[in-house]
Formats: sequence, C-alpha cells, structure tokens
Amino acid sequence: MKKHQTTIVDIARKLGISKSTVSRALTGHLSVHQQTRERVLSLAKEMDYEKNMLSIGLIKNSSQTIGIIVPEFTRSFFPEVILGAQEIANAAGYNLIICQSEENYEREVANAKVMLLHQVDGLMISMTKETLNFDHLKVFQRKGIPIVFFNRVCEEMTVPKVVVDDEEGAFYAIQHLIKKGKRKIAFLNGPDNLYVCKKREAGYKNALKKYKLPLEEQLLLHYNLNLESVEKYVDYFLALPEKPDAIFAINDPTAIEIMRLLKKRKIKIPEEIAVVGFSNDMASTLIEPQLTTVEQPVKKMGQVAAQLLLDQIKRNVEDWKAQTILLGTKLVVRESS
Amino acid sequence: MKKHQTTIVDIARKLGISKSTVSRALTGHLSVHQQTRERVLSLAKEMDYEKNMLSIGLIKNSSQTIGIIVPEFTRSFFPEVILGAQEIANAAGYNLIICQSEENYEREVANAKVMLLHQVDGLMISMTKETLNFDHLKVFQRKGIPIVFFNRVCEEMTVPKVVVDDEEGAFYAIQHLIKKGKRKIAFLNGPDNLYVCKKREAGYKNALKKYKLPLEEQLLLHYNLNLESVEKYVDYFLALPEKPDAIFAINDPTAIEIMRLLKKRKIKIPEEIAVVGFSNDMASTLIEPQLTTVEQPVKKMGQVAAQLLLDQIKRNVEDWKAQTILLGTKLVVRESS
DNA sequence: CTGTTAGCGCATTCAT
DNA sequence: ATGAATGCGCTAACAG
Repeated sequence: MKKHQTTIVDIARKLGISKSTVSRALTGHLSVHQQTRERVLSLAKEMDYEKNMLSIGLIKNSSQTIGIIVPEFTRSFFPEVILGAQEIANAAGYNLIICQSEENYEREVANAKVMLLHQVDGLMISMTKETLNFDHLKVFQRKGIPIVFFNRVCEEMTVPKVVVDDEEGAFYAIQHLIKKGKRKIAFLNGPDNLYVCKKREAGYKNALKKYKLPLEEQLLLHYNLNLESVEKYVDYFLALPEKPDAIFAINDPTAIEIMRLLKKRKIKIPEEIAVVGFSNDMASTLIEPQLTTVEQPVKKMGQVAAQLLLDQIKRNVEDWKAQTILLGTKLVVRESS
Repeated sequence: MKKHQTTIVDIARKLGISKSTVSRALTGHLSVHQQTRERVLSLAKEMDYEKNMLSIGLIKNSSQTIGIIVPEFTRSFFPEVILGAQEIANAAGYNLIICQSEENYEREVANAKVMLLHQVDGLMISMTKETLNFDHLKVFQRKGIPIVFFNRVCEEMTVPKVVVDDEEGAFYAIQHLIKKGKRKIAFLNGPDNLYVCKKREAGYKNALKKYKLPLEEQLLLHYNLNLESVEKYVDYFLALPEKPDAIFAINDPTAIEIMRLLKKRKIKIPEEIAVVGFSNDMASTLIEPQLTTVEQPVKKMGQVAAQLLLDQIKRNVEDWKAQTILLGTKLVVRESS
C-alpha cells in the first residue's frame, strides 16, 4: 500500500496559504509574490512533492502519453522503431505506454483496450499477422484519438501510415540477383494478408517482368513467418526438377534460417544458391557468409510515425490528414549474393 | 484535440438514472436490478464507453501501472526481461510504462521523474553503467513506492534485487576453459562499478585460485562496454609477450566483437585462442564458430522481479522485505572453446 | 435496489 | 497577489 503522497494541500497548510497559490507557484504563474513562490518551491522539494499527472490528465482530458502496440520486441526491429518514437515523443513532453500483442489478435484487442483505459492521446500500431478485423482500432477514430500505423498497416482504414517502400526494395534486391546472373529466383514470402508482403511480391514480379524472366508459380511461396516451418519450404525448393539459383526471403530471420539449412545441406552460398534478406538486422553481419539484405530506415520510421501522431493530436478530428509515408530502402550487398 | 469521451454521466442522463447506478452496473455490483444493468451495459457498448483509469487512479491512489527503466533495448536481453515482467504484471491487472535511460544518468533521473508523475505503483530498474548517485531512486522509498532492481543493481539500497549468479556462471566458464587445457585466460571485463562485473570477476578469480593458476594483472582488463573500444584491448592482449590462450568476455556482444577481430587477424578459434561470452544472446549461434557462453534465465528474471514488486506493492512499507534472488546460470558449450 | 453527497489532486475562474 | 469555489470522471459511504 502506497503511502499518502504530498499534495498541494499539504504544502498550503504548512505554509498557511491557499492551495490555489501553491498551484500557481508550482506551475510558474507570474502573479505570485516572489517570496511566496520561493517558499513554496523549497518546501515542495523538501517534501518530495511531485505533481500528480492523473489529476492533471483528468482536468486536461489528456494523459500526455502515447500508446504503442507492436507484435513483439525480441528482435531488433521494433525496439528500434520505439527508440525513434520515444525520441520524438519525449521531446514533446509525451511518454510511451508500450504493449506487445505477441502476434496474437486477442492480445492486440486487449492491448487496445488498455490504451483506452489509460486515456492515451494517440496510438501507434503495427498489427499482428493475424489481424483481419479492425473494430478495436476503429473505436479510436470514433473517439477522436488519432492512430498512426507503421510497418504492418491496415489498408481499409484511412489514417496516416508509415512504411518503407517495400516494392522498390524488393525490386532492387531481385534486380541485383538478376545482374549477378541468377535466373531462377525463388521468393519465400510471408502471409499475403500483410501489406508488406503484397508490396514485396509486387516488387519481385516487377523485376522479373522488366528483365523478361518468367514468373514461376512454384518459386513463389507464402509461409506463416514461423521459422520452424522454413525447412519444409527449402526442401520443396531443393526438390524441384530445376532448383532455384537464388532465394529472396521476406525478412532477415527467414534468410538466416534458409542459409543455415542450405549450409547444412552443403550447398554453396552464393555460388549454387544466393540468398537475399530484407531489413538488415544486426545478425546479418554475424553469419557467414554475411547476408545481402535490404536496409530499412527503422529508427526513422519510429520518428516519422510519432511526429505524424503528434500532428494529429493537436488537430481537430475534421482536420486529420491520412497520408502514407514511404521511406526509402537501401540494398546492402554482402557475401551471400 | 480529443473529443469529449463518453462518461457515466452521459449514460445516466440518457437512461434517466443516477450516475451511481451506472457506476455500480459497470463495476458489476450485485445490488443492481438485472434490467437496469442490461440497459446500462448495452448503452455503454453502443456509446463506446470506456472507463477512465485516470479518475479511478485518483480515487484509489494507484495507477495500476508498473514502471520499468532499462538502459536500452536494442539488444535482446532487456526486451526479454520485459516480456517476462509483462506476463506477470498483466496477469495481475497491471500495465507497464517502459523507459530507456540509454546508458545516460541524466535520462535515468528524468525517467524516474516521469514514473513519479504518472503515479506508478512500483518500479523495476536496471541502472545505467554510469549511475553512482541514487537520490532519484531513494525518493521512491520515501514515498512508499516499492523498487525492485534487476541485473544492474544498487548495492547501497536495501530493496529486493534479482540477479543471475554471475560469480558461479563466471566460475564455471573459466573452469571449463581450464579443463580444455587453457592456462593463460584473459578476462575483458566491464566497468568495475557495476555489480555484475564485480561478481563475474570474483568468479574468474575463484576459478584461477582453485586450479592454482596465477592471477595476472595484464590479463584482467576493464572497459566501458563501448564495442568500438574492444579492438584496442584485443590488440593489447595480442601484443603481450605471452599471448592469452583464451579470452572470457563480460558479455556476448563483446565476445562476438572479439571473435570478429581475432578472425580478422587470422587467429584460430578455439585452437589458438578460445572465446567464451556471457548471456547466450540470439547472435551467439549465428556466428562461426558458434559461441560458448553462459546462459542466463532472462525471461525468468523479469518474471521474478515483477512478482517481487507486486508482493511489495500489496504490503505496507514496514513489511517490505529486501531479499536478493540469485538465478542459476548454465554454461552452453559450443565451438568457440 | 437506487439516489445523494463527498472527495481523490489539481487548474482555473471569479472574486477580493 | 491571494483566496474561495468549481469541476474533471469516478467510487463509496450514507440515506433512503
């Protein structure tokens, strides 16, 4: 049980003045006698006084917090996004409540509820891979609480979104492989309800088309992002009458797993099969051969999303703008291709 | 600007009843007419009503949130601790406010203030490597808000702490190297104001002593955990008249950096120099050779710390118990030793 | 079973 | 320059 916390009333009583004056002194109001102000400030410090944001939030109808919901943060991607968001939010006097949905729709719904309970002033979210119903997010719009999507965005909601230019990133990755002489380029994609997956698939197809390579169905596979199931897809590729000479993976963990499996099967990378990932995780320089991958401006994504959110927070609902920001990618060529 | 949010008064007015009844219906109080309850619940849903935790917190003198301050979470360690903490906290109806101090004392102080402002019911913290003054944390004790330290703990504060048994972990790591025939075992340690570093150093010394190996000053170095400076320590080791035949690193990132540098210098691992890390980061299986390291029960650390905190929250200040929990480690032998 | 009243900590408006 | 009064949204004690 928490103790009684020092309040402005406690300070007022000790000083024999009214709580209004204490409040004014504490908030830096001009019309307070210099001496009074000093007495208040010094006593406040002595009594370990801290403002109570709950009560201020109640008055201001604002908690000065921003909610962030991410699928996970055991990999480096989301933590870095959060880092960027925190930078911007803190500078504007906002704090973050972070929740992990753990790729679970029910948890995401629960998280959204938590955000509402805590009166967040805005929400940043990257959805789970299984989220198909968006009622839990539409509530925010109805309530006039702005939402910004990042990375995993919702197509059917017209709110600001921040994504990397996945299509372009994938295009350059495939183009790079083609220029390296690869002709049978497989793509182990993620689930096709995810926007990023659709976009990267579009980039993949565009590149094949531009270089007049056939789009072969058996080379374009979708999987559920569960690393344990990568093996069966790799084996499928290897069992094809004409093996692929390159594999493009939907993300770095997938690419790294593919490389591990190929190495286990004594297949030379990149000579026999080249591998390219997406996202430039820290791990991509640690493995051998080092992974060629598409770098995303991850921290910037957090910064941009947070800034968009802060902009919306200041505006009236009617003035909300639903832009989608595309952040550029960069192909980092290493040894795996 | 956020819209007006539906309140119990809005519901009460529409239904022509008092707000107390609405409140009772919403909190599941028994003494509410079945029909009234249903009308309230259905209208609440229709109007997107959500409770306002700010006002409840104000009444209950509790925000139902727990604060967590960590130095960073770009590496997998802290995120996983948080994962464990969140599991326990959520189950008990608490939410998390997470702040990163970014290894910066000033930020840590600012973070602590944020926690106070937001009326957290308890604080979990792993300090920055430069924190030497603890006034910003002692305030919590004075205010009756419990603190639990984990990983990077404060020796001079008598509060619950959760750490892995660093001494034992280091001991087994060194013992393992000795049994592999290594005799000149270097230790690249972190700053010696950190408790973990002291403990691992103790384990290192104990092992040498037990196996009657001399403690050589030039083989025991302290560095500031900034990976960029690892190179100069490695070069120092390599320039010794008698090179070490093994290097024990304070953590996995350090070990991995050491391996990178050794490989660059064409030194065979583990034949010429073995390397052992500490923490079993995800990356340790990705590099070649795979890293031998001391595994810590990271998620469990978060769970235990959160549970200790919840226990304290329930208690009166006088009944707080300051135990230090030691979590066991496990040596994971791989190819680097 | 329900309504009335008070109060959580604070900012703010209206007095003085 | 200061005090008194009001209200943010809600729960709870008290009164019917």
